[in-house]
Amino acid sequence: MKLITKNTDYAIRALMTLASDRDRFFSAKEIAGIQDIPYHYLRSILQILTKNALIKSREGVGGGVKLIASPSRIHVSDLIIMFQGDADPGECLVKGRICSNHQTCVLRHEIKRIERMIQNQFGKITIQTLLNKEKN
Amino acid sequence: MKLITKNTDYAIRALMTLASDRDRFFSAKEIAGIQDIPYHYLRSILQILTKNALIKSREGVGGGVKLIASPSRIHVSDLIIMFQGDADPGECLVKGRICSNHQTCVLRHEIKRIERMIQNQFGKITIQTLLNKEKN
DNA sequence: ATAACTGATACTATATTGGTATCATTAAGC
DNA sequence: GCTTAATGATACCAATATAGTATCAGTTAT
Ligand code: FES
Ligand code: FES
Repeated sequence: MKLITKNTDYAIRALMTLASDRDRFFSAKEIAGIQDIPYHYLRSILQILTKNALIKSREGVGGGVKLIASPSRIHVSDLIIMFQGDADPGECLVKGRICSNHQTCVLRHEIKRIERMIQNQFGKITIQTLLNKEKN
Repeated sequence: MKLITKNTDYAIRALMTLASDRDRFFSAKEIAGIQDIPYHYLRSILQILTKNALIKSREGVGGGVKLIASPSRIHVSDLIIMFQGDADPGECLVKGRICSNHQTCVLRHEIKRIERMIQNQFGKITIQTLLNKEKN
């Protein structure tokens, strides 16, 4: 049961690095080195974080990315949605098309309930709380 | 966030069909028809359920499979483990190998906690409870 | 001018999941 | 006994999702 994919994981770790010094720019190369993340892959992830305004970038020499959102306002649940998409829309299909009892299906109901519970749990975890726990 | 894969889903539904008449044998063909599951795929699923002693099979004309476990003792969590494997052992890797802070990693800790919570939730759902809810 | 960066985008590789096919074996019923 | 309807075992293929790579254009500090 893969709750978090690599890109989400990498995003979290990159953000934690950025949160360690909120005022300066880190280059993708630097973050990749610190966190041991494949450079090109990380770059694509940072671009998504930039588009979502969690970080801002500066091009050219001495450039890189810098945190702009508050670490306590970046919830892991947001990152999951950002990188893994909101809980699959179709879900519980029969041979590609939606099955007849789609609306009433009890199993589906239970799954949806548990999914909400999971999102709720991940919503309580922020970059800040992760950093706090790390220090102990 | 795919909590349940198709094979688990199909297994659940096949078991619900079998639970509707515990005394007789249903052929794979019959179940496939009722639940609209691809025949050959269902067959491979039924073989796994047989090996795990949730159902028993009879070969030859008039054969098929029949429920032997009690519907109230078949937990969805068991089926998830059976078809999707116990929560990935490696998890949270860095470039294939296990990262240095694997033991202490706080994110990993949180994920493990949530995974346990999910298994606990699915542990409360049985074939019987699904059947009960269906009747309402 | 050069070097160190990001933006945009396309591409490839790998893994997982979902599904198909085949042949051997078993058992019922005529 | 022969036929037919079933499962056992197993190998294979297809589709999808995830992970990772590569390239080139544009930007900026020195
Ligand atoms: S069987 Fe289709 S929604 Fe559950
Ligand atoms: S970063 Fe490797 S276990 Fe979390």
